[in-house]
Amino acid sequence: MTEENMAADPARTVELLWGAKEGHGRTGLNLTGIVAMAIEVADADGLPALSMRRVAERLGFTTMSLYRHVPGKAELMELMRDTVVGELGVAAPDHPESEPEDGDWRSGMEAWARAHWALHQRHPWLVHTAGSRRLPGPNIMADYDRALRIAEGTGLQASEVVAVVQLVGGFVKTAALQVHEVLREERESGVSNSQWWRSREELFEHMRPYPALGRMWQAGGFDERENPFDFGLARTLDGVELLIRRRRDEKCDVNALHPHAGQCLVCGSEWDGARRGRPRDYCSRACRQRAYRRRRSATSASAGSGGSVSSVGSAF
Amino acid sequence: MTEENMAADPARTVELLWGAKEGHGRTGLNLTGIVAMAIEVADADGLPALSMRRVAERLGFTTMSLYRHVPGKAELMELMRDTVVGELGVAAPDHPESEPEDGDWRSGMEAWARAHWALHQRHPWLVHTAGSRRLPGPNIMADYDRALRIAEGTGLQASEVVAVVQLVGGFVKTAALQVHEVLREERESGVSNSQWWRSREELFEHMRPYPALGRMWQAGGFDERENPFDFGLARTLDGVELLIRRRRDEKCDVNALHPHAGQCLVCGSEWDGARRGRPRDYCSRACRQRAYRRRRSATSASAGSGGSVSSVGSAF
DNA sequence: CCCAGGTGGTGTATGTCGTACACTAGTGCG
DNA sequence: CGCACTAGTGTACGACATACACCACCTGGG
Repeated sequence: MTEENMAADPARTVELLWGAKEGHGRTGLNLTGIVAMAIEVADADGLPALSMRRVAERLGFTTMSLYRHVPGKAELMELMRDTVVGELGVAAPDHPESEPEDGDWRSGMEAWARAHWALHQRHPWLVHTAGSRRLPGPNIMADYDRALRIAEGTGLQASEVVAVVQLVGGFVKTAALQVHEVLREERESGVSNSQWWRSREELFEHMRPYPALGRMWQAGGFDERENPFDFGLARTLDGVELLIRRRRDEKCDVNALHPHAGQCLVCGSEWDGARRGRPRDYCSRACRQRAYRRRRSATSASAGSGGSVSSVGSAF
Repeated sequence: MTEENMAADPARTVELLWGAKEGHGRTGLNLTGIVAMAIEVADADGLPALSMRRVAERLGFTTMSLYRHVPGKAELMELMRDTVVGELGVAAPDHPESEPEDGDWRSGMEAWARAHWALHQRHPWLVHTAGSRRLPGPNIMADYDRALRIAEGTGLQASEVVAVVQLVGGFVKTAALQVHEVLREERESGVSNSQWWRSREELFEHMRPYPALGRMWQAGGFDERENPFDFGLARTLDGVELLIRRRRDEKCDVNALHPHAGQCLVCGSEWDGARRGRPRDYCSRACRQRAYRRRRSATSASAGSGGSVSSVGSAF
């Protein structure tokens, strides 16, 4: 009840994730074999069907034998995560000084998102392994670093780079979730999704008084859908692009467009020029808005502002 | 194994959701009381702690007594979903002819997203009730219809309106998921998140060879984070706005800005004007880009296009 | 040779869970 | 009175993770 899916001993988990994968050729059980079989089971029958019993049976051992090699199910799943992310083939960078990605950030980010999308196709259970304290293994770390390197190309601030990666990673996860719920239920019930919804006449009885729903229905909005992944990814990246452009305009504001002398109360940058009109406190409209938000969140320090979180490597 | 969390009898579920909530004043058990207590338990102790046993105990009845009123746990959770969405207070529209939302779509969409965000704060378990075949009850239906009415204000095509609602709803869900994982683990372990990560020195040993990670770390990208919800919502809505603008420019392009005579290979629209420069195949830059994407995706027709889904009312 | 100690696999037991099934007590109606 | 129906109960089953005691084997040291 207290530590639902949490690994009890993080140090041990780190050791398992980063330790030398001892493939010492024995015939009996070993860690990599257990992880591989667990992935196989989860791929085939879904995460809820993944149990220590099943994995052990498939391997021809008893349930408890697994516990000689892995401390528990939580740790096993961490290992599964890191292993499949390894399929992306992102090796650790050669040396710590390697430069940010070349090429434009957008195509890089799109490629990163699509690679993860494909990974989620192969391993649908990935979407159900969320958690802020998932310990990143070497593969997850390398992949996350790659994402950061790509996002650095936007030229945004560090906190924004992190937020961009989190946003895009989160989007991929959501899209995968939505698609896989459909596929899972089709597989489990044996009935196609459209078929299932068509036979819900008793529901459509109640749908009369909803105007927009009816309009969308008649206009075919539910028949020929946008591909939710392509559509959402395009919008998300567009949103990031707009932020970048706006930042450029902002600097432009400071230097040329709003030439009042002074110092911005938010970002501290200075500017000068002809003094006309009312003296201003902020270098740009964006900074004024930022100050407003800051004031606002300071007074109503509401629940779930999500501040002071410092997890690393959990973009997805 | 076959029907993990699926209601066995959809018709019965619809009846429960849409049926007259008989509050006939009896002293014993009734549906609304069970649902209310289940919500209370889930709010307090999380979804994994929600069991038929616990709900029954809290109500002072035996486990099996619940099954006289609700067919099973899956149906109970559908009822919980619809009940809490009812807190948003979106009544069913008065008559089927009611107009699309007035006001601009953006502030409406933002308000809708923030209302759902607040709802997810109150009921964190909502994020774990996904599924393409969740049967919408009256409250969910009313709320979804409202979202569609707002999104109609964008002037986009019907399929795009649906996709926008799905995108924004999915974003809220992801953001809530990310935040609540942090809060849950803090609550369960009694250790704050930043504290927990700080004591993972054995992990930071391995973090040396990742360049971008180090740069972000030094630049403070992990210390003072963007608020992931505000940041993501702004980017997502920006992305939608850009789509709208692009649609406008498209029409504009055809009629005035690019007056070369010809017919667009993508949208088929015609234009004419002074013939100067190289003859062009597309009416606008947007259409040229669209053609490029189409060519690109046609060659690498990857798995999981996710088409032909026709679920209704599952924006989140 | 014996024997201590480590390693790897096993068997049993505990406490969860959802829910099938058979049961009882109360109620209304002919 | 008998009958059917309803609401609540109790027991039981098979799933689950895993704690704990146990045993078979190997290795090295005396």
